[in-house]
Parts: sequence; structure tokens; C-alpha cells
Amino acid sequence: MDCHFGWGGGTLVDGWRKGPWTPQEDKLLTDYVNIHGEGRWNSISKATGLRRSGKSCRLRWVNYLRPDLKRGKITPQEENIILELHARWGNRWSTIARSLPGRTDNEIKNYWRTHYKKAKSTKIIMQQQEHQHHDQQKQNNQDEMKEVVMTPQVIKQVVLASQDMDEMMKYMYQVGASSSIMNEEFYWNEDENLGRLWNLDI
DNA sequence: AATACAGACAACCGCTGTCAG
DNA sequence: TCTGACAGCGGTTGTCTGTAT
Repeated sequence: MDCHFGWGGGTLVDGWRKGPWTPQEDKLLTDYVNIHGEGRWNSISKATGLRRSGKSCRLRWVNYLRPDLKRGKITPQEENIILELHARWGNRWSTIARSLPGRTDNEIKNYWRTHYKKAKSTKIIMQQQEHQHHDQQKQNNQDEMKEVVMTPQVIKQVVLASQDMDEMMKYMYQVGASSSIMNEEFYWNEDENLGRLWNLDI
């Protein structure tokens, strides 16, 4: 059974409230955690009368109410850390978040999703340009090797568009990347080279 | 001024791992 | 060893807000 509360309210499902939290609910949860500490999330509803599931309470505390949370935009430094760690760990958001004090896995996940989607479009455009480039060469009946100039900006875009190191390297070789960092040594020393990559002044 | 669109954020859902009984 | 409760994680969706047309 669903019961809609209207503006500022939530929805009651099987006795649990869902939807946006109210300031009153936030206060109940904050007071409880300040007294009892984190954990035992399922006890909160019984102890405080808060009609929220343990899961919902934990999420609200971790992502919004925790006092050590950093507010505001992701800084360029944090962005570089996220990109580097994502290249290394993939979608292990909680692992990445541990390297960014005050940032939550949810926040990083949302940030990546927004910017990754943008990068994905960039990748498609780059592939289209590559195809056009290739067609042009065919049309001109030129038999020379194709070469894409890999500026630092392009390299960073490729990393942004890649799911992982393997895909990135595959793509860079696919487009015939020409860059001083594109060599065997770079491929096999990914940790060190990611550092070098993000030190590029772009 | 109205509308469409994209970005940012908050919250939920389903799954998995852990641990106590 | 098995099982259920719980916490945590990643994926996904919904909503709000700012900006472009």
C-alpha cells in the first residue's frame, strides 16, 4: 500500500517512509548517531520512532549527515585522483572514496557517471573523425601509414573514455597513436605512467 | 517568457559478504 | 555446516536546478 504525503513528504510503503528526508527526520537520526554511534541501523526505527529502514538511515547518514563530509565541487586535484584510481580499480567506488577524505562513494559515482558519459561522446566523435580521416586517405589513393597526433589533451580524453587500462591501450593503438609515451615501457608500467600522464599540464 | 535539455545530486533496489547463533 | 540478520556496495532512477534556444 502506498500513501503519498504530498509536498515535502514521502511515501509510506509497508510501514516504511520513502523519499526525501525532512529536517525533523535528519535531527532524529543525527541525535541517535551522536549518542549511540554508527551501526545498528535497524535499531534506529525502534529507538527513535523514525519510520525509515536501516538501509535508508545508513545511506542518509553516510552520504549526507556525517559531520566530516566535504561540501562543494570536486577539485581538479580530486578529479585527477578519481580518474587515476578508476583506471586502476574500475568501479570500486568505496575503494576510491577512501582515498578522498570527506567524499562519499555515491558522490564519486555520480561525478564519474556525469563526466564519463560526456567522455563517451567524445570517444564517439573521435572515432567518427578517425573514420573520416581514413576514408579521405582511401579516396586520395594514398598508401601511407595513418597517424593521429596524440596531444596531451587527446590522451587525457582517451583515458576518460576508457573503462580500463587495457581498453585504453587497445584504443590508442587502434587509432595509430603517435606519442612519445606510447611504447612498450608505458604499457607495462601502468601505475607509474598514470602518474606521469596526470602530471601533464592540460 | 516558455520550453527543452543536461548536469548534479539524493535516494532506492538488488545483490553480496560477513558473522553470530 | 547451515541459516538468517545485518551492513555495505554498485547500479539505477527520480527530481531539482541552471542554461541554452
